[in-house]
Amino acid sequence: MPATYLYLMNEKIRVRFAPSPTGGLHLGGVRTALYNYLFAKKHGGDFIVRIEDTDQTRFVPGAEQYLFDCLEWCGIKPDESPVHSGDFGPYRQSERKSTYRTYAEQLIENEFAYYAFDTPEELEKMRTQLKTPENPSPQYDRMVRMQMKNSLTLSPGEVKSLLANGTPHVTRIKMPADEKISFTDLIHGEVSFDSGLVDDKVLLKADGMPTYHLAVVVDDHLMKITHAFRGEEWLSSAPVHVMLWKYLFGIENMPQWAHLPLILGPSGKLSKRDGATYGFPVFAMNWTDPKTNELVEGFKEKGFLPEAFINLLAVLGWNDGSEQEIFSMHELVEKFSIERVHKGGAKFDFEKAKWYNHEWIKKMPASGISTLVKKLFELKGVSVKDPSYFNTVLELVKDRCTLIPDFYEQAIYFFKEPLVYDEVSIKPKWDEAKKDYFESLAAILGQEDNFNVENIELLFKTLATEKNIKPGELQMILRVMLVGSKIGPAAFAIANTIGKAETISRIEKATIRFESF
RNA sequence: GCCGUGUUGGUCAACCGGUUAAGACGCCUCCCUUUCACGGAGGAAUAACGGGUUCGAUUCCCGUACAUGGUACCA
Repeated sequence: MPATYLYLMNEKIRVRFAPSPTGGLHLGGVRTALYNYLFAKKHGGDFIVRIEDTDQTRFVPGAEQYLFDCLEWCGIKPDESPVHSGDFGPYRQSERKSTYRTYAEQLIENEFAYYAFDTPEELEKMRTQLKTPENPSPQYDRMVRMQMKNSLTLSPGEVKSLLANGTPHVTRIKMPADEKISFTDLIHGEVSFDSGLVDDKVLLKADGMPTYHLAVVVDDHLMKITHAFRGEEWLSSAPVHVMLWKYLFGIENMPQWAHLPLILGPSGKLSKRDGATYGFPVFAMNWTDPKTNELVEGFKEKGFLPEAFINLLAVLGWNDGSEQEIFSMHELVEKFSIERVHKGGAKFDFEKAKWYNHEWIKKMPASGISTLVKKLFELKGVSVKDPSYFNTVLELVKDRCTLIPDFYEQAIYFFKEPLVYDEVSIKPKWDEAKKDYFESLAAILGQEDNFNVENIELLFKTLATEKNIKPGELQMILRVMLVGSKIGPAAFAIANTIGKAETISRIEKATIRFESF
């Protein structure tokens, strides 16, 4: 595919992420934001967040703030937005209401649009009357517009008086009868439509607010957007936008479009509310619906690292052509290219998502995750006092944690002595000889002034040889004594980490307990 | 129904006319470890179907099927 955007390189790249604040931010939305951001940063351009809140009936309190929280967590920083000042504001469409009307009027003057006075009931009537098995959803298009109540069918005088009386009305685009509308999509290549098959979309609603169609075009123009990336669900309405550009600002000034493939769930499309049923999150962060109070879990709260989250999202539908899978945000900015984005939708695989998180946890230095894990521990009532001890522990158990909450099970024994022991593993191995061994071991360790991994191991094995017991059998028992179960890093490393006194105490307590098994 | 878009293993995917069709996740086997992991070595598993074009198609074109989006005064 031709790199058609290259000729625009002398102009500053400006992209926008234009969400509508109606609820949680799901995977696809974050990825759209991410691709916009990566593209902008790669080309030294600006990343703008514009709030598309033109539907007042769908206003959800808190949704906008939530959106910015998600972007921040992901490390996607807007250059301009309602909360990041810029020269092209306001960045909320509801606050730009008056500007859209001007353009709608201009379209009407040039006969590219018309007023329509049909009431919702009349529209409904038209749809039911024209509905047939072959045409289950009739459109308000060139075939029917001449039978409706609008400025095309009404006399100028009637229109004037309806308008003067304040009759509720909308403005509709007048799609041409027979025109091939095509454009080059950065991902799909040339895409074309027959104008006669596109309906007369509403541009300005009765409440004076623009619809998405008018608003994107006007705002993209006013905000000097050079590249417009959005989900593929918008592809079908692209011809409307193309026509609007042609009528209003000139087709040659239209941004380069890229329609991103959809992210699918296990059984088809990924819908917002199915988070619970899939068994994995669909939102970036926890979202509580203010009306129902229903909480939908997010990736953040599930225990994902933002680095992993954006990594896995970036490569869901894109790759750099190499075999690299782990990318930092910095690398993504460097390597991202919109042409390498897939055309086809991708099914989201939670197993693979977890793998990315696991990789990132392993890769991350303890200091990079300590804050998160500390929070987890404190939530569970375990206070973390010594940061350096904590980091040592994290380094020791990192490899076995896939999600942040895993750290609790994997590291709790470094902070609390075990309360329950793996009885099934101990019972068959425990006898008088072992009891004697561990009693001696506790005594010997108590006399060791140089308590370190090597010495513990040496004393442990020397004593085993003296007592003529295979060290292997003893190691498992020691582990259970220290941990409670058969998990964790090398037993000697655990002993060394928790320290001499604690190690001896745990051996002594366990010896007593094991006697009762 | 109509319109748009898409279709390489179970999933993510490389390839962009000539390959034994990479790699990753997951799964299985083995090694390491008398724990759980990490790690290492193997294995099973793929071009939706039918026509063209071509010396040669997974790659290009056309159908069909399937999937997905749209068909709102929602975005």
